[in-house]
Amino acid sequence: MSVRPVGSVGEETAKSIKRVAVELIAEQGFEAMNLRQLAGRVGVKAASLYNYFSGKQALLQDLLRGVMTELLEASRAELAGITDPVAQLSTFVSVHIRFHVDRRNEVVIATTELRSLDVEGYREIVKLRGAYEKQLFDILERGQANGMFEVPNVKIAAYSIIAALTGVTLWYREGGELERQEIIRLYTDLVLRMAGIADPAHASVKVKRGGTA
Amino acid sequence: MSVRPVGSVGEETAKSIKRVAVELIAEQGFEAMNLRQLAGRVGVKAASLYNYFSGKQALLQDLLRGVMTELLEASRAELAGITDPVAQLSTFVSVHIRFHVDRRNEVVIATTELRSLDVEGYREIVKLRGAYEKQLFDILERGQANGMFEVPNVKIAAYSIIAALTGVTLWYREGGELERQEIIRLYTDLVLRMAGIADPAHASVKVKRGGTA
Amino acid sequence: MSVRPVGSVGEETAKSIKRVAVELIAEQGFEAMNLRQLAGRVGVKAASLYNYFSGKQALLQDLLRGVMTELLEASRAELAGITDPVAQLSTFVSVHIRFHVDRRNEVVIATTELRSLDVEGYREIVKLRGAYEKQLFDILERGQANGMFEVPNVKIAAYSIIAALTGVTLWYREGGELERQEIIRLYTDLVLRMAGIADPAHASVKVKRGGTA
Amino acid sequence: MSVRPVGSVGEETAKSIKRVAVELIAEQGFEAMNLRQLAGRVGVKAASLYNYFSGKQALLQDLLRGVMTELLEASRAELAGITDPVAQLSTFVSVHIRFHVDRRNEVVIATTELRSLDVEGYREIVKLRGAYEKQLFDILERGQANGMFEVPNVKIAAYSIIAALTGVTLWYREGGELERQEIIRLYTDLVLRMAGIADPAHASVKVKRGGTA
DNA sequence: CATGAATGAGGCTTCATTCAT
DNA sequence: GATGAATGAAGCCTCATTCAT
Repeated sequence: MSVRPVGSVGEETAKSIKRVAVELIAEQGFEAMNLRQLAGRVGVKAASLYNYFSGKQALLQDLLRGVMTELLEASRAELAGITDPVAQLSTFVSVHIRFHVDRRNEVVIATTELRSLDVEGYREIVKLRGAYEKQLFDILERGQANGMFEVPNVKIAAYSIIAALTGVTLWYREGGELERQEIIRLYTDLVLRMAGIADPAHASVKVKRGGTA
Repeated sequence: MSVRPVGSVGEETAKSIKRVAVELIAEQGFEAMNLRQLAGRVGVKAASLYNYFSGKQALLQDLLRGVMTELLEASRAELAGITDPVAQLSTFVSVHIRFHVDRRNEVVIATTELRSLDVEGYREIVKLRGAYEKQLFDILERGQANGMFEVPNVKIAAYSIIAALTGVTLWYREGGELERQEIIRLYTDLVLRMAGIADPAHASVKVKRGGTA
Repeated sequence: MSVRPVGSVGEETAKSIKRVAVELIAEQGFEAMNLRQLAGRVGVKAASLYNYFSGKQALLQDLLRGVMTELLEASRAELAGITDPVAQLSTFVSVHIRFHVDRRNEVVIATTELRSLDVEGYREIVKLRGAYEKQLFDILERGQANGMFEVPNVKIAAYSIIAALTGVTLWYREGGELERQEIIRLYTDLVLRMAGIADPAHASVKVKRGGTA
Repeated sequence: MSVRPVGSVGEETAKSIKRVAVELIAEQGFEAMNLRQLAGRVGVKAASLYNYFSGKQALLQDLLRGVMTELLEASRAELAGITDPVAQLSTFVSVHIRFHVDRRNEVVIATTELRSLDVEGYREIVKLRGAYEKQLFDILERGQANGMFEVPNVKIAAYSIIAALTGVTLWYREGGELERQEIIRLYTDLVLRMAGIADPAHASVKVKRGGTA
């Protein structure tokens, strides 16, 4: 009966809080961010924040759960149905880079601020991250098993690949020299080398190496 | 061994403070560490810390300057006199891994806690880091220039290599399965691939690529 | 019983609020009770409470005025027409115990939470309490004057009697070993002793002093 | 070596804090008291309080533990060696009144503010109170057993006696009409009646029952 | 050198209350 | 009548830092 506007004020404020919080945490770190600041940038007083979360800790956990869940889902969605390890690996690179470029801040705090979570929260997020990373482990293992990759040590390779890819957050700035497609191509190239593609020619068939990803 | 009475007590305490501070910062982050805790673990009261540093900020800056300076010097010392790009790259990997394994905590806080420095301190440490990283840039560029490497984008390659190598801090624990030498070999293998060694045979001389994991 | 549609919803809510408020205040104290909690147990949102009272303070004052007024009226009603001091005292005991057993929570907060009232409210409630207590003072004085009681110090006796009787709230729980009638009998016995009934035989007619516990 | 004054500043402050806290809590209640106020009256800033207790809760618990322990010890000390139930009861009254007159505020908050303790603290204090009260229970039971008292229901009698005696805190003010000795005499008289002394003559030896008020 | 004591600054959080819908 | 949203006021507590001893 009441004529509350669709996407009511609360919704807007809630989104605004999350957006601003991510910015601030990425800039200064979770501990250094304070709620007055957050409230100020949202255009609200600090007390009002508590209409949207139950505490500073909970806010962080909400944010991290959000990003990690979406990252996990995005990667699963894109990998679904692909069977060729090389194609899988390329796809993984593509998703990872796109996500880390598009949502840099969120993804950065998801690794940087893990330590600010309480034990319970930590476990939850690490579990999600583990599930995400496991996909790469599995890809590498399968590729290694059927001889398409040459990966002396899967663990090291997987960690290194993820670290290398995530490194994109360190230098990428919107409107920089390289376009996203080009960036993906370059990282894919790098990662395929790391996987030790036995027959580069073979890989190029699948990923049109050097072409569009 | 020797019985140096002069200044020894203070010296011990000073070292102890640095050591414990590194531990605590690595565990909890700089902002989360508090001086009472630090003092407590050192076996001293908080007020006494000020006999050893001028403030929390200064302590952090001292620590970071220390690590970064030593890292830079160690790498310069080892690279001195080497001219072959492949050998240089291998050496870089070797130094980097050794340093990051031996002094994990220090090196971790040097990247994690940069944001807690004041502007001046930030500039100083970033400059040192820049000098360290430039060595890798130069190696890659030289190798690319004389055709020994194939690196489509030096910046991306350099960042990726450093990120991949630094990843060792994420999983390495003393007494783990792999010995340091083996770890270095695996990472070297990975990095040479990333550099797109044109002639694997050449590289294999150095790293026995593809050995058992 | 009857189906009164008019205003019934609001009436129900109003009563519910008072009932729940008494519970919560008795459990935790007035300062510790908060309106969200109260609203929650009533099944309403905090803002809605203000349709039923003008503020937290006013609620407390309403509650206390209510109990004290009823206690005063109940005692006056029962004492009306009785002239014998011993009978008056027995009646006072009986009313006091019944009221304190039946409405324990209300009566408890009426003494505990006096200090949370503002000056004006405090005066009002203390005045009611004074009127209630004066009845006992008068009974004791009259009994002492005509030689039926032996009360060296009326003030002390009165305070002690009220304190002793009110103590029933400390241990009485519905469904305990003792029935209400038995409890009243025991307390009456005690109080008559405190009043130093000169002729126990007289009293024993009324209260069967010394019966089995 | 250091020449810190005996009964150093800290000692003074600590005592001052406890004294003032008891006053404030007695006046306004624990929840209503705030630490700024406390600090202000002590002549110190609020932050300094934390050099003396670990939190508001802990302060309360310290205070209550203090009073209850001392009350228990005082009563045990005075009762030690007395075997006659009448003498025991008189002694109990005497100790209780003296303690409740001399340390009114402390003893008042020990019953009023129990509810502000956390579960653990509550248990501790209630235990102490139980031990104190048990002494009276035992006295009454012994007196009843050997026929010196006539107490139909020990629990009710004990609760009533303690309530009546504690009532002294409601009206006693230093420098009032009655002297402490006289007050004790009156309350002793009252309590002996409550215990139904079978042989008043016996009791009168001790307390001159029925003397002038 | 060490430390007991104090403190200014500031952070998180709670809560009664208001008001437009 | 009910409630989502906001807020001013205030409370507890932490912490780096200072200083006299």
